[in-house]
Amino acid sequence: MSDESGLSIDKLREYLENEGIHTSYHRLKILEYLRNHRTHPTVERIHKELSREIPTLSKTTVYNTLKLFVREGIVSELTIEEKEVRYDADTKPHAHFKCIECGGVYDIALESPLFEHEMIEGHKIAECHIYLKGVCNDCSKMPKNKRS
Amino acid sequence: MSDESGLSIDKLREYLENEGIHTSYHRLKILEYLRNHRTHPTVERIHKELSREIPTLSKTTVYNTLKLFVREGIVSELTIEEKEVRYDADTKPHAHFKCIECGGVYDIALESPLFEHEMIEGHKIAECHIYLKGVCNDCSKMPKNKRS
DNA sequence: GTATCTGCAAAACATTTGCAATTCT
DNA sequence: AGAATTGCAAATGTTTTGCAGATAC
Repeated sequence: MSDESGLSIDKLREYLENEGIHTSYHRLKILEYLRNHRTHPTVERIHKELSREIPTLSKTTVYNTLKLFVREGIVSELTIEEKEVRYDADTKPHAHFKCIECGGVYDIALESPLFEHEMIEGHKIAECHIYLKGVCNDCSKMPKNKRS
Repeated sequence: MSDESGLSIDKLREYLENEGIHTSYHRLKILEYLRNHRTHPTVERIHKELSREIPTLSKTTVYNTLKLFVREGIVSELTIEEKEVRYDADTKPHAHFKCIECGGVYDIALESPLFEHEMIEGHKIAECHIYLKGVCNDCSKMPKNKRS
């Protein structure tokens, strides 16, 4: 849940430029946030958190930037949620688990032949999303008081 | 894509009553539509199609009814789409494929150990959704003209 | 100085809610 | 009558869009 585990801003800038994406302070901070907070945050959360550091950041910019990142393939969208889209800076194939108690979304490391398939029943596969739902480890233990 | 392949209205009524769900003409028609059109329709589509036969049907009732069916476990929600929720009367485990050309959503019969798992990394699994995206058989063949 | 990036305000949708009217038994 | 169902209209919440102002190279 803490900070400072990802690449430096300079490394991120280099990375974006290699991907052919113009850099800007806002874009770098949004990418940095995604890299450092692997909780699959919503636009709302990203905006709220970054606003404390960048008070002028608008939600529109968060939307624009995430859309750009998705288009460029460096971020992926999760639709495990019915209402809001969540974002994930990890584009390597893995599954996601959503806890129906606390609402958290966790990565699940998973070796599945599904991720390898290129063709199923005559359809060309480009993406594979695996969404699991249930009660997470933490919520199973404590009788659903704390947390949220 | 055609009609008349499902159960009769009387069978559906019996089915709903067995599930402990009060029946009504609207509810029966909505369930019938879902059973006969396995295209994972949105609320919009269900409402539009049924309105031709039942001009007084309101979208609110479609929402209410689908929500009821989901709560009672006889219909499941697909969030493969970013924008709209889709509904599926088939609650047996299977995967879904969405064509990024024509937008159609197809069932994929799939034997996956994922559907059997009850526990992964300490989390209790209640539901498993597998969403694939790519270009469907039909769209691969014809150079993306017709269809929609 | 021209491209791009940003952000406000308004618009566009999907979905939910409150409540009154209707229907069913 | 009494309980459940229905549907309108308004509210909500997320995402998109148009456009003007700011910023960067």
